[in-house]
Amino acid sequence: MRPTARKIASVLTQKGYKLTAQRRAVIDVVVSSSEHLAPAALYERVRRTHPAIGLVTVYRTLEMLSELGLICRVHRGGKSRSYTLALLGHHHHLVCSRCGTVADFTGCDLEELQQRLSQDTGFKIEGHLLQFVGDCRNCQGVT
Amino acid sequence: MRPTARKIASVLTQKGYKLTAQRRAVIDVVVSSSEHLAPAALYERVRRTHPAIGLVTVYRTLEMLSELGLICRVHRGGKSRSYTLALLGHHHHLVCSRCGTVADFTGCDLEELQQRLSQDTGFKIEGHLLQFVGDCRNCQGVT
DNA sequence: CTGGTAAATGAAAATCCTTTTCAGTTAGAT
DNA sequence: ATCTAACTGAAAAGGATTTTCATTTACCAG
Ligand SMILES: [Zn+2]
Ligand SMILES: [Zn+2]
Ligand SMILES: [Zn+2]
Ligand SMILES: [Zn+2]
Repeated sequence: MRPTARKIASVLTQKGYKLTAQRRAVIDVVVSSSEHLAPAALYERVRRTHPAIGLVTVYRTLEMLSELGLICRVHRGGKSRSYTLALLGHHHHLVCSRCGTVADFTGCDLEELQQRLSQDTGFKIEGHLLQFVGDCRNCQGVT
Repeated sequence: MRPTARKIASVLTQKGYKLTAQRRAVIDVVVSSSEHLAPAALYERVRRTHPAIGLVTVYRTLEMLSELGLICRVHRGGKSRSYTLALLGHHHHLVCSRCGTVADFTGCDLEELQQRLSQDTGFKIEGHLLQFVGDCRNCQGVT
């Protein structure tokens, strides 16, 4: 089930972060939107209700939420990052290379491979990055 | 076995690319180094033997070699990209989050998952991005 | 309720990495 | 040797993110 803004706010205070109006505003937007949003896009939305907020603060808040595991990040090569609520627990993304639409999926099932690599290389593996790239239904057939 | 500079050069001419001194220089550096190099680092090395080369040309050459599948790219979050000789065919990377060391591995075995996702989402999947992140043997235990 | 204080903010500047532009150069075909 | 499209490099533009620093604010203690 979707975390509420309230729930997220309480995590912040528990961790010793201050609960500012700006952070609330960012959290509200994240919670109420289903898309993955780039910092700039999120900034635009937040400004509707909180016109004085700075883009820097949006960056900082996203960074913080991401470190707390409350939002997750989509990696897009050189292009800008984007974030969405981490509602699924551990999951990954399928990204449309044309329009940028993101679909989530769970069940990456990489533990076995991770084991093998750990043994073969001596790396202490801490995480993985998995993403599929392709054309979404809408973008197929479009030149 | 490692592709030679000569072999790579011949691929270029076969594909209709001109074989310039600059491209030769970039290829030589790529072939003779085992690390994954960022464009800027590669530029520095190339300059030792070819001081007049421009960073832009390094970027362009790397892009070209990458598209031909002759070198492969490591993805590093927001940070700069980096490349190394593509000796393994289809493979992925294990990246040390501290020093940046990269180990290659093959056998990602994602076809089944890819099938499933394709059916579930309607995406026409064209590729995947897989990378493990951790601490390499050397960096473990270092604060 | 007051402070007091460390944390947080925002504007601007600074960094970085990468791409674009464009005028001049050159590889390689004829 | 000539020709031309491909290639090059300097500089500028672009874009995203980070740093800096003076100002403001949340929240704990009193
Ligand atoms: Zn699409
Ligand atoms: Zn996973
Ligand atoms: Zn590789
Ligand atoms: Zn390391």
